[in-house]
Amino acid sequence: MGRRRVTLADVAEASGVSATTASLVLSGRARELRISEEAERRVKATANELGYRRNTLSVGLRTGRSQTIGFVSDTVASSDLAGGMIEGAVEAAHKRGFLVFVGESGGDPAVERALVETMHDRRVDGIVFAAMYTRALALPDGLHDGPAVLLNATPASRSTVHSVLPDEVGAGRSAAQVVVDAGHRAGVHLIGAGPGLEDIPPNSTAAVERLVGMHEVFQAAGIEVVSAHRCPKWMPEDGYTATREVLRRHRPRMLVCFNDRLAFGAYQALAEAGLSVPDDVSVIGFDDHPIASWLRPRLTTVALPHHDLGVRAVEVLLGLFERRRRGNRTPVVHRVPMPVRVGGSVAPPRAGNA
Amino acid sequence: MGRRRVTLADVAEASGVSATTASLVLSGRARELRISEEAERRVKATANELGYRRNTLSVGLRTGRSQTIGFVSDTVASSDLAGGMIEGAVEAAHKRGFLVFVGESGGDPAVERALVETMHDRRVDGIVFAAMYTRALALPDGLHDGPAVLLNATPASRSTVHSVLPDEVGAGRSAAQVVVDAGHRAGVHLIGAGPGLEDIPPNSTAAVERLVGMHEVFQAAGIEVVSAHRCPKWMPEDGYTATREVLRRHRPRMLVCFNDRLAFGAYQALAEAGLSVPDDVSVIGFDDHPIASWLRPRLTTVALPHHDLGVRAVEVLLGLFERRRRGNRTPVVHRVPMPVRVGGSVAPPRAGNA
DNA sequence: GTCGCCTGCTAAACCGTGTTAGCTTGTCGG
DNA sequence: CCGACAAGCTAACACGGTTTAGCAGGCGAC
Repeated sequence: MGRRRVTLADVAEASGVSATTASLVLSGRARELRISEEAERRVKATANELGYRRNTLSVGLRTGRSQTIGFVSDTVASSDLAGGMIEGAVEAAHKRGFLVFVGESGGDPAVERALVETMHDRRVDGIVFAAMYTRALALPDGLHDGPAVLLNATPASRSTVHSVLPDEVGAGRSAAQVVVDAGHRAGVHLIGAGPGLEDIPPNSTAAVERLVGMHEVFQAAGIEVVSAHRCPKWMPEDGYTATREVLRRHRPRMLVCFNDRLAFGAYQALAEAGLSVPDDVSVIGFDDHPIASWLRPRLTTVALPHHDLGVRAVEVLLGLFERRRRGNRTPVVHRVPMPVRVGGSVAPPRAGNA
Repeated sequence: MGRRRVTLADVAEASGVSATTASLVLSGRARELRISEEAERRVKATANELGYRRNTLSVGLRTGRSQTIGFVSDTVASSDLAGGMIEGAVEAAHKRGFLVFVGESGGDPAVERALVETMHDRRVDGIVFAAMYTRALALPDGLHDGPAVLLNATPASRSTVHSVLPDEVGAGRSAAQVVVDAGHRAGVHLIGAGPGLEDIPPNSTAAVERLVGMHEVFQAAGIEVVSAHRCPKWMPEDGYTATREVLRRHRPRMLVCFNDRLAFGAYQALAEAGLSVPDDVSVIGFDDHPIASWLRPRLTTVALPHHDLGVRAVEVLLGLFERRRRGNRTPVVHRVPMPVRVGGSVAPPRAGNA
């Protein structure tokens, strides 16, 4: 502890060459700039021996590239499900030799701006700007000072920033297809949103898109949704209440819940009513929240691929570094597929009492 | 976009002073080094006007301090509950002008070492080394090259590193006290660990310490635990199985579950058996996992203060920077209290059938 | 008058690397 | 014998700040 770190000059001196030569060798440009194999070998050996490590700060100062990216979110880290996005981003970055600054704004625009600025002060090569749940975001000034990618969000106003989003329409289709494939044609109810595209929680693009996908498939199969319940929040409590509401008036066969927490609430209401999943009522959810695998029976759900989203965002961002200058001015929306996780909560309707 | 950033030299020139003077003013050392108020005012004004921002890289290169800390964990970000630690750390750091590098090792020692090294390459001022669940960790070489704090972990071998841990013994006491205060004296069962201090999942210091605290209070109150079930993993499935086991042989009044997921499993088993919480059986858990507030009735639990743990770790680390040199060689263990979150799952035992 | 001290400021070195321009030496053609 | 050229290397500067040493001028004391 405390001993001065080995510097490039130390390596150069110890191997009897100039700092220039050592630099060229250690940044892999020896061949290209005609350094003898003998010298190259010697430099590498001493560097290794002395335990030399490049000072990334000084490299960054000189080259303008810091091998660092920023990850700014409203409240991803704390959320119980979206942490996977950070993990994916950090992992993908590390794989390419990048380190990630993580910042949380709590949704405060002033903090957002401060984070973006202080990251640029540290010369991050780019920034991933993420939202906990999919929605339209106002982009802070300063985000455009460097490469940036939106994760789980779209720009509120016109912008040239690329974005990475879950394929919610496809998810809606997938969920509906599970319902159709199980043979359900009647007794289908929606918990969380619908029936119209405007009956959604505020700003929830996910709700709209899932509805669009579902309608598409239901219509093709000739299925008419019996009832739909918009819930202002998508928590277990809301799913519980909405399901009780359904049970008061109907005899449902299939509940499509707009997320797994709603489905959890539905399970509770169904259990209270003495109904069995999936024998009496089938249930499907969205997100693949941890809770889905803890329910009995395991909930069938369409997964939000948080890890993949994080990975993808970083890959798009790193791709931007290389494609820079080639005036790529049109914003691209990258959709990450949402896979179905099959549990035991969906069964064919019981014969005779549909 | 694309315009060169404003540099210190620009500010100096525009305000008609030397770079030295500008530097002194902008780093707040003007008074101490006798710069006239007039000059100070002028420099500050032009800096503001030009939108000057310090290049943190170059400051770091010169001073050796980067206003940056590293957060290395096995798998905190992805875990569904411990993300709060990152959030707390990031927040506390930001409040003091620090940014946080987040790295995840997945438990791989090689990755751990690589992360610590690459963070030191970027001249982090210190590192928080965190574990998802409390346990003894082997510290990677290189961690001692700078200030470091262990979070949610203790060093496996002798070390001078400070650590920040939840007060698990106190949590055990608190849980037991809730039981005692509710009036329970009989029919108490443990789900997850015990009865002996060796009947625990591998490496789970949390289990041991919670047991110690509980025993202490139970003994003082003259309570004897009827049965205890060690579960290798603490997942809902395990809680479900263990509770069914209990119900086969006993008529429990109070289930103390070693975490909330076990308690969730217990709820499922109790519901299946037609028993009501808390009228027939009281339940208490640990962690304050999101699931606790979704259960019906809400689970009473002793919270793992993830956010506070993250905050505390960073505060201890930052404190180290100042206390440096004053040979503080003895490792300190900081305990963060675990508060009780009262739900509706604990009630006095029903008269007559104890 | 001169010595020392204080005020207000600056020139220059420095942090550790990347990069440009150019130097030496040897070979070869004419 | 001279010039052109290639191979192999290096001196010096740049990046954007901080820090050390010291300078010019005014002022009071002796």
